[in-house]
Amino acid sequence: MEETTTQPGSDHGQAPRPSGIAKTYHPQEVEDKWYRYWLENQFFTARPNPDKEPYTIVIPPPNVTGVLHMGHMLNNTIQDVLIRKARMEGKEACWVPGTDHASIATEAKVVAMLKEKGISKKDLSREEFLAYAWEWREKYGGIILEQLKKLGASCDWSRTRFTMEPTLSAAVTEVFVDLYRKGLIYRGIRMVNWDPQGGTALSDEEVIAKDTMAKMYHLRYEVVISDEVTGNTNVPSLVTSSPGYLTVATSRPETIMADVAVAVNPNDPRYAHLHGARVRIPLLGRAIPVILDEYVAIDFGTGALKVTPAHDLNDYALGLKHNLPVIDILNNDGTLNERAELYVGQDRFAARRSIVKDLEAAALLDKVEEYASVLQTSERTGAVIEPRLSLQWFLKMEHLAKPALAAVENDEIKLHPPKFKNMYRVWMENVHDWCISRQLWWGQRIPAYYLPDGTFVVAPNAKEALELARQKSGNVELLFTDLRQEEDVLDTWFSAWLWPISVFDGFKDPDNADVNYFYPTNDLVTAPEILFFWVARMVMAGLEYRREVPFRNVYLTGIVRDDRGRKMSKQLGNSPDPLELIAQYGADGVRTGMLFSSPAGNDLLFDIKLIEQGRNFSNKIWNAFRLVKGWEVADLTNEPANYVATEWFRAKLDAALREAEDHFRKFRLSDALKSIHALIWDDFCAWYLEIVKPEYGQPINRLVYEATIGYFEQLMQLAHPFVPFITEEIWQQIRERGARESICVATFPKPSGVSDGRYLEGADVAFDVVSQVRNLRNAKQLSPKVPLNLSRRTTNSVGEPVANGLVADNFRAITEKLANVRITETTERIENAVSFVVKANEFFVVLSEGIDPEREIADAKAALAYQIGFRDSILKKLQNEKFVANAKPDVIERERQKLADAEAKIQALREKLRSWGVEE
RNA sequence: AGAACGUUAGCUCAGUUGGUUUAGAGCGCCGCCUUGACAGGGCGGAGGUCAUGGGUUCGAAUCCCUUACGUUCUACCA
Repeated sequence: MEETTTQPGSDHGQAPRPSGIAKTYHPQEVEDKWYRYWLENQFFTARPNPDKEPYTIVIPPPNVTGVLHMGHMLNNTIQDVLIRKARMEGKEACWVPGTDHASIATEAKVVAMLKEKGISKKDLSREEFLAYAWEWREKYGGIILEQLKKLGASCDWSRTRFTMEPTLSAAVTEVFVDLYRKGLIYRGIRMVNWDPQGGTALSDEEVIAKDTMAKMYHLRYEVVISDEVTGNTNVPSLVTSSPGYLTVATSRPETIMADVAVAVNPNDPRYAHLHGARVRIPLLGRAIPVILDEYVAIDFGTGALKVTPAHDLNDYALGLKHNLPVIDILNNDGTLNERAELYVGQDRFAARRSIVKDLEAAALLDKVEEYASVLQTSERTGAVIEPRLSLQWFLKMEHLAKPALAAVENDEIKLHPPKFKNMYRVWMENVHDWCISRQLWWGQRIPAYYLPDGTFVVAPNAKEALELARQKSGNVELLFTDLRQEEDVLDTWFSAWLWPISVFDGFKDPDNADVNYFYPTNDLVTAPEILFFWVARMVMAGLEYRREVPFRNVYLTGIVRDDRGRKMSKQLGNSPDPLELIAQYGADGVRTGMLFSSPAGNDLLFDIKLIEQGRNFSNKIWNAFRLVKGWEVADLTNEPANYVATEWFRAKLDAALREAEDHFRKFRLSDALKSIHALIWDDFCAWYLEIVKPEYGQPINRLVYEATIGYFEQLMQLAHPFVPFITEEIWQQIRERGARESICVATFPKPSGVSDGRYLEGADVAFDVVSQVRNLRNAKQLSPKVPLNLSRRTTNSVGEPVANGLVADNFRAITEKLANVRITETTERIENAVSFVVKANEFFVVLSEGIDPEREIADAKAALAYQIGFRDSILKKLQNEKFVANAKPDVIERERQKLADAEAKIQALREKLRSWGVEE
């Protein structure tokens, strides 16, 4: 094996004989070698080049903590196909790799790592913690990029970026300051999504709603006679009478200590007597007012709603409206604080269990019922989100969203598949301000500096901040030490949204050659899940900072699921290890397998069978190569079969190239791959090579050999974006190559435009005849090695000549070779022979062992019935005046042709039956 | 709760402005074939009233409506 694969840049010398080439393809021995060769020769590096059209993709930066999963495999295979094709088309193809710093995930990993070492984050200073985090990142941060190389990703690695490296961080700071100065960033107390596990606020997009069965607890609030509490005597005396309790339904009994009112609908007759009354919080005993608000749904729960402004968004609004106080009973980590009075220090869920027990004991729990509810959880930590009032930084979205929506609406940016346009619009029209602050250390620290008086200034650095602070306070004596920088960092997406610009240093140096040349990028390939998180925001940033959209096309991939349709996840353990797959099936095999079943935007049901098919494709190519390389070449006179075969394949290749190009243009990569796969496997290997293949031990005509090598080469170039490794291996062996040549930078094939389409029709007929003969052999148990005589009848029953189905004998020799028959002509039917009909031609094979008349008759009858049904359906159309009047001329012409074919076939079949003595 | 998308062979999917056959592919299944490129292969075959009911049209898998089921997204009913 070793000696039969090439060494990059080496002299390959004589073509090896097939006996010297392994029977099966071993990708492991080939892939690393070529990847190294590509890197050494810098085929993937891109530099601004005024003579070339740029083609740019920025990678969706994988999480720096991540390892490669099947989603990455799909996503990056698609990107690599696009970028390799563009490179071969002579564009300056630039694929920028990198990672993002993933604040929450990374910080969590570092905290966990420290915990194992017995170190608590609380005991570390910010600087100390960050030192550990960087150390961690140095160690593990590059793993995923190394894994991408195994997949064959042709990124320009010299451009690898990281969202937290100095230049990109500076861009984040610069943008923050700019947006602040434009009045688009503000700080305020809002109800935010709080992740108690991560200890930070999240944006709306980082919250995942999960359907769950929850419990609804019906609690008894003791009704208090109003005048007892307030001296108000206007309350109807009714209230003083029993039942004495107001039942309130809640899913969160542990928050009753934060209750400030109970609300009922003023139109609810059940509670008319409670207007103006007060109730006591169970267990706690504190009296709170009953308020009236039409917001309360009469038919939900008990129609009485406890109001807890600190822990529920709606309650907060209700509280504002009714001027109610806010009692926050929770700590950052989700435990209860002193204001709760009860269960202090317990976690919210533990407190829930405790209070339910106590309520039950006090007979204040009416009942518990199950109901379907929605749980808000953290995208990163999975913790149940706590709506929480807190002081955060926000980015106003309205100004940014408007042009970003327009860009997609007017197709300046196209989403593939286009169904995502709707989704995009709905989100953009309903977008809320973006909470951009995170209570973490790993990330870009917000460049706001607090003065001793609590006010703040925003500036790109401490020096400017000090100047501003001095101006603002009028105190020129202020020192650096008087300023305190904001502790919070920015959302990771606040750096990721700048990615297409920042990777080209477009903020540091807005007029640099790279950004001017490579921006806007061309295509973005990513998952629909981050359409809003990331894609929409990149569009905003692009328009705001470059006045140009960041990309033209967004290809949304599907989700990789297992064969049962479940999302792949670590918990389920249903995800194969991508590197293991590559080791087993080769990167080419895995790439092909992934793309076989992945139309844009549709989920991919992963099946190892697909990967096997991918591997088999490589093996097929490999063996076709073994065959061709094993031929001995000689100067022979041309044979008609081979001449026609080469002309036919030229036409076939042209047609396939046009088809593939159409698929590529529409981002139907799976379809493009399938048509290339069929071209290579069926048309090239199964038909073409079988035609031109010389008899065992015989040499091949030099002209045919050259044509075949030429086709092989073109096929490799065509397939290269999908299967880069094996195509390089073969491309290098198929001809002598120079030291720095590579298929990576060879030409992507284009239709020649000089092929003759009539060869395609001829092949259809000839291959049909071949199939019929094979079928016949199969039915009669005749070996393919036994030559047969095949007679073609040239006239019909009245002696008229019929059109030659083999297209003026162009394909006669081919048919003879493939079917192992000798074709003769006859004007008469041949008795006692099996026969079949192709187009208007009846073919006969005389068999020594005789034939089965019943079988012959049955087959002919079935064929006749089909043809008559078919003919009648066409006749119906053609006899319909409205069809003839309304249909396009070419449609009618096609129908006429179909009719003529069917009529001829019917006639031939009828004659066949008649000869067997069967009249219909 | 609303919306979007989907429902075609046992499975996964094509079917691209309605007319390219009475609907295709791959996998799976069945039969036959092993020295000669490849069993990770070759040849052949079976298998579908295009979810449902209606409508538009000369003509519908394709356009419109209904129902059912599924997936996803959005949504503050405790």
